[in-house]
Amino acid sequence: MARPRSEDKRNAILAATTDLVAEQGLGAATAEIAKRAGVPHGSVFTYFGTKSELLNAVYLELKTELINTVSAAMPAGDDTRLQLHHLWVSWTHWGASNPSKRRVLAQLSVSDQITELSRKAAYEGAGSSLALMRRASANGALRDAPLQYVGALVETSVATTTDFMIRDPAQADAFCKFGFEAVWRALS
Amino acid sequence: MARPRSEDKRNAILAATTDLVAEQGLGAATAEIAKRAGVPHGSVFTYFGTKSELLNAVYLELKTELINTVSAAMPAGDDTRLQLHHLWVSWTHWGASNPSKRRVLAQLSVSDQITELSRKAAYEGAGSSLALMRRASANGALRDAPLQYVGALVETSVATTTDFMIRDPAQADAFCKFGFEAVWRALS
Amino acid sequence: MARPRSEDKRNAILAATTDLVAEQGLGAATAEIAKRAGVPHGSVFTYFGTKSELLNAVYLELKTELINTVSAAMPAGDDTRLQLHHLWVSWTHWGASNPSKRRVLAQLSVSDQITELSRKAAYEGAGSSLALMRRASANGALRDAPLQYVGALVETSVATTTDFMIRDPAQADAFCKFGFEAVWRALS
Amino acid sequence: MARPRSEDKRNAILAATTDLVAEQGLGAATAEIAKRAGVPHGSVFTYFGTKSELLNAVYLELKTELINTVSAAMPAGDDTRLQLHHLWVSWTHWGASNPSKRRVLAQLSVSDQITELSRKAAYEGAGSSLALMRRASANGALRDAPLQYVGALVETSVATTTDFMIRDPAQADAFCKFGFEAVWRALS
DNA sequence: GATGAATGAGCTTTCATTCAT
DNA sequence: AATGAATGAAAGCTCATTCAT
Repeated sequence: MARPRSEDKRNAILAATTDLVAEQGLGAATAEIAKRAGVPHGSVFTYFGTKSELLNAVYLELKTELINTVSAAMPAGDDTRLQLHHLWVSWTHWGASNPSKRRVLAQLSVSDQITELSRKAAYEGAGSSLALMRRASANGALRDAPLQYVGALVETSVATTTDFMIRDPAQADAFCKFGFEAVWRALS
Repeated sequence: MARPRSEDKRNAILAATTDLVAEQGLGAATAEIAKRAGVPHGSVFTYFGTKSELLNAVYLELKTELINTVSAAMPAGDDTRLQLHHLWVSWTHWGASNPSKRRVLAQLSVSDQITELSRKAAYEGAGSSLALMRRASANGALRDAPLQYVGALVETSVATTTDFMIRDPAQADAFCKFGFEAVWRALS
Repeated sequence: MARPRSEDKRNAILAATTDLVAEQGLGAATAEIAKRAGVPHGSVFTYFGTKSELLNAVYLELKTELINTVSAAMPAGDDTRLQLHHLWVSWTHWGASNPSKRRVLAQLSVSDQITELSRKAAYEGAGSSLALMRRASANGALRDAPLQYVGALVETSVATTTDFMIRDPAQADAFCKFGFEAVWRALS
Repeated sequence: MARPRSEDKRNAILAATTDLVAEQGLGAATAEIAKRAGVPHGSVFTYFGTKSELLNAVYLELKTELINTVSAAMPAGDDTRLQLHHLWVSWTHWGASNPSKRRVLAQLSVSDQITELSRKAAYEGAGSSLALMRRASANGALRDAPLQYVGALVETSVATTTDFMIRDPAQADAFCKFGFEAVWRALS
């Protein structure tokens, strides 16, 4: 019967956190986040309990958004190279067009704030992408390597490529192409 | 400012910083670092001026140590694959046997504490390694990609591989081998 | 304000408060109390208005329970020593078997949360016990001392004795006996 | 060689803490304490580490002052009653003339902030007073009771008596006399 | 140069109470 | 009446840097 929690407020806090962490790093103050989100400081803790939980929520949200983007418009059929190309292009372009989000995800990934639970949830969400990587690498040098390792290699390659795309937008497409060819050869 | 008195103190501070940053992240307090190094708190600032300069010094020291390790015992001659293999193995093994240093380097690399100057100095120190990568990729998919991009791709592949080697030491050699084959194919 | 609906809820809140204050002191959060009582946070204020009123209610409830316990089975007749002994034994044993309640009462008694009104009400409820103490001290060193002072001396002696009984249960009966003899001599 | 810690500052913080805790209870804010002491907030933690350590230091200081007061001018010889009387009078008068300190000591004693270590140190400092109580009770009802229990009974009797002396200063001497007679009878 | 006390802005989190639903 | 989200003023404590000794 009481006032329900506001999805808008929750989203405003998540967005403000992404913004501020991109600008100031993980040390961004919760008070500042609240101000940016237009909510009272206390509300951050009503919605997320601790700063750490807030950061985990941001991590999962960004991962989910990324996964959805990459999955969208995935070509059907069995052309593995085409599909991996789609994954590569959509992934790198998501990062290049969302540099804040990309930066925050990078910071969170190496931080010790993200719990094993969050990492596992993110990993599981990426199931279909991983299955694609497995198909792509089924006959290559990594055919016997753990899928998680293959996924990690592709992910860091995406990250590196995205960085260069952001840094030198005029060559963004070239980097994207170089990266895909390199990764395709590494896997196939 | 006159030349600091004791090289020992300087090194003790650098080592303590590496230790503590590995344990607690970049937020490690300078007072704590001083205590771990067995020097007075004030000396940290006598020797390094600011915490930021201290972190840059750690970054350069670790990069230098890594470069020296990788350069040592490099096979002479013109067998590029053999040389790249040497680079790969010594690099990943350095990380796997120095997890603290590897962890600190990873944290510093993504942080905004490291100045462009430090990054450039590290890049230049890696000249011969980069030359080797250029040779290895001279006829492959990345032949027209900027050398810096090639280097970054190899570096993140090393980092990822090292993480898996540390996490699952029983399979360390397998990961090292998988990684090398993948990178070799990506380049050549 | 209309009469609150549920006596059960009221009692649940009082019991939860006793529990939590025993565990965490007077700083126990009302939200925590509500959770422990299994009622919504708001109900605490519906039933008690403020935290301070809640604490006063707990104080009075415990005092009342204590007085009832001590009065129960009081030997009739005019054997003052026997009656004081009954008071002493039932009082100390109530404390020893209800350490949480005893602890909370002690904390509330020295706090500045309890109003003069509550203290007065408690004092008046203890009328028959005080009358007994007056009889016991009618011919002793405290014959001319204010009854309230005599009561306070006995009360703190009970508290001290109870503490020792709780701390060393194997000697509980011995402490109870020592204390009674000492108090009897002080009064008579 | 660095600046030595200032005994004055330390004492100012202790005194300010006593003042404020007497006024506001143990919840007195460290920032407020610092302001009252005329030192920056941070200095409270330079000198005492945590609020809890500060409170323990206050406890020990007050206990020590009390013990010194009670020991001073203690009549020599073997007149136990005279000596106990001296103890009683100086103890109650210290409390009556230092109501703030007495109040703080009472609050600290029942709080859970005081460590076992502090309690033990205070207990040991009271050795000669306890020896006197043992002598006074050597042939009485408490002859076989643990000395610690006897001491606790006397202490709470002092506290109670002091309270009445403070509340009704015109009768202070009367309360002091009543209390002594009662305690003497309880022990002897 | 060496030392560690001094500093105060800034941090995350808690909380009693109110009030929209 | 019932509910729990909303609120913002504290709270204790940390910290890089300075500077008296």
